[in-house]
Amino acid sequence: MTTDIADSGVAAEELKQFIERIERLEEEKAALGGDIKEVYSELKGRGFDVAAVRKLVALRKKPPEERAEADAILELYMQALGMQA
Amino acid sequence: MTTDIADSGVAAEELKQFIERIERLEEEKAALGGDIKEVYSELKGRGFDVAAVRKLVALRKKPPEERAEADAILELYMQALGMQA
Amino acid sequence: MTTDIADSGVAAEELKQFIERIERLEEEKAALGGDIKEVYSELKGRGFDVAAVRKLVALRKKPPEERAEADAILELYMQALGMQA
Amino acid sequence: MTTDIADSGVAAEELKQFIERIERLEEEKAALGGDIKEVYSELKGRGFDVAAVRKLVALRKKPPEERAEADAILELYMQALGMQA
DNA sequence: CGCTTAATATAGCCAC
DNA sequence: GTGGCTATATTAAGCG
Repeated sequence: MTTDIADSGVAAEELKQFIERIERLEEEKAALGGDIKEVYSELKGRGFDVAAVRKLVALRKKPPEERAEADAILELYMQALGMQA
Repeated sequence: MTTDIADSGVAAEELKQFIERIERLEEEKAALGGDIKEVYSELKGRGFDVAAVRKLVALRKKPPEERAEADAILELYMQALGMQA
Repeated sequence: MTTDIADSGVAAEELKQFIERIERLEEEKAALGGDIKEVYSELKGRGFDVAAVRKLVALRKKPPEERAEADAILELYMQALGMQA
Repeated sequence: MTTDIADSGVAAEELKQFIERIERLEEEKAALGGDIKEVYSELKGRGFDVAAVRKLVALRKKPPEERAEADAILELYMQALGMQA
């Protein structure tokens, strides 16, 4: 493979194609990241709490049962330590 | 704002809209992440070194001049420490 | 400064000192990271839920009032979206 | 285990011990992080390029042979793409 | 399948 | 005070 690169340039072309595909995809991905950031900025401007919304979005990614169970364990541990739940 | 949520549900609707926009954008972003991963998997199957390609892609993100300057300082320091450049 | 490195080696020695200080500190820091990992491993072996303990430790870093307020906002938002709190 | 917590408080005490160990270790770890930051601040004040020194420290973490090999592959790929090495 | 390592999300920090 | 950057913590993937 590596010798192909030095020899004929065939693999070099293949590598170039791969990299261009990656770069195009990453560009689109970064653009979406920018869009998301904009939405947060906008909702912040509308008076919402950004950190809370982030947490909310994260919570919604997990099935409710899992979340409930994790919460239950956490509260149990907090009680064991005498922290207010 | 927060009282609006409790009172009328108007802000609740607005919040819902924001969150749905975010979730849709994140979905698309995750899909692109998957596509990128596939490309790496494919080029790996073709015999390329994934770590090297990742580094290469990262390098290409920075303008060549910057990279050259940063490298120059780094090499200077490396020489000062007696490391092979 | 940079010319000093090339010229006299004085700054080179200074740079070397700085780097050695950093590396020594990072070594100690990494060792503590390993110790922490061991504790988690140990408590896992004793039947505790690692994720929950991590969350608990993180929670304890923040003052209780802050935590309560953040929770209040989050629950408010969840109610606005009709999610079970 | 979890029933022990509710029942007798024995596991609660054990959990408390674990958490205190973790918190003590994290405190020391954070202190070292602060020390490292100070060193960077100091070398910056002495005219060194912080980003370059960070990169240098990172480089030194990897064995020279590995670094050389990785560089070789990277340069091969860069040549294949017609980038200046 | 656990475990180590890399990718991502988050939070703190600094400079502007 | 805000936006970018660094560092950390969490999460997912790949590997043995």
